[in-house]
Amino acid sequence: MNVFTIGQLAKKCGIRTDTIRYYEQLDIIRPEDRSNAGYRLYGSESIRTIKFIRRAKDLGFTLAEIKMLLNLKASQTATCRDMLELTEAKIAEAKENMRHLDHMHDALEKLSEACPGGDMPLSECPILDHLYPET
Amino acid sequence: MNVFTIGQLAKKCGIRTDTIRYYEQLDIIRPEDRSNAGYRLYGSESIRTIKFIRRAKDLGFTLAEIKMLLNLKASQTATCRDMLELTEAKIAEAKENMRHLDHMHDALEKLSEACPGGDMPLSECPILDHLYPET
DNA sequence: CTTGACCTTGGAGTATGGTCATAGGTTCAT
DNA sequence: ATGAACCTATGACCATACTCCAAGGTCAAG
Repeated sequence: MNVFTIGQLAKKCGIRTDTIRYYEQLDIIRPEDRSNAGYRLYGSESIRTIKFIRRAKDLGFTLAEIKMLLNLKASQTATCRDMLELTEAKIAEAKENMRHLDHMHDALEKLSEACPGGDMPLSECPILDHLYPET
Repeated sequence: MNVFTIGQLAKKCGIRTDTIRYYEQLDIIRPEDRSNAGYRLYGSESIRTIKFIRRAKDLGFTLAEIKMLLNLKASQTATCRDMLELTEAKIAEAKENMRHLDHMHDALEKLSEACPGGDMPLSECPILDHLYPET
């Protein structure tokens, strides 16, 4: 069994057929062949490609970036440096996002520590007062 | 000068008129009055509301949540506890997002450390091999 | 030979937070 | 009184990553 329809590929990979067709639309993956009736036909290489897409997505790569990664992989001239550069760019992006989240988190923690909670009316709530100061 | 048009309010707050109308569409803010010609008219309370929206957004609240915060504020019966609960939920959300980002970051760092970079062909790249393993 | 489960294409809808376009009315300075 | 700069409403469009729908063709089992 080394040739599957889109439904079988989807099941093997734990995604939906719609998603595979969507990836095809973005030119990220192509069926390896078509049946006489026009059905998309895939082999084990397609499973690997889908799994690659999922792993890369888990690492934070967008589908546009994943398309670039697959183009790199297909290229004869690409080097480790290219791959490393994209990886480092993604690391920088993750760091930046973490900094941002960390600022938000700190600010929220400070507000929550300042707030006594309980049945005090909102008019005396330090959180609200910080966000919506009097005067 | 205590009554402004939408353009003046937008300028004072550093956002676009379209954005204010969009907030109005979401029922987050309403003009305080209308001129004879139908122009939206705002006062200083609207400036405070817009600034509140911006601050809350910076803390990671969505517009839907901001709408709830403003409803809380307008309510006679809301207490500090309500505000604190929403704040703590947002803190939990930020923590969760940070955990997620941190996993991604760690995985990317490990990959980038394993990769020598340079002119090695991609076929030997440990990053690619991890994402798209042979066999 | 029919039924149900699959497949095809194309296009529309989802969520989020805006942004832009159209066609027209208003206000203000010169 | 006329042109620039503003305002109105409505609806379409942007990115991202799907998800769903309609109308129809295909395939295997009973």
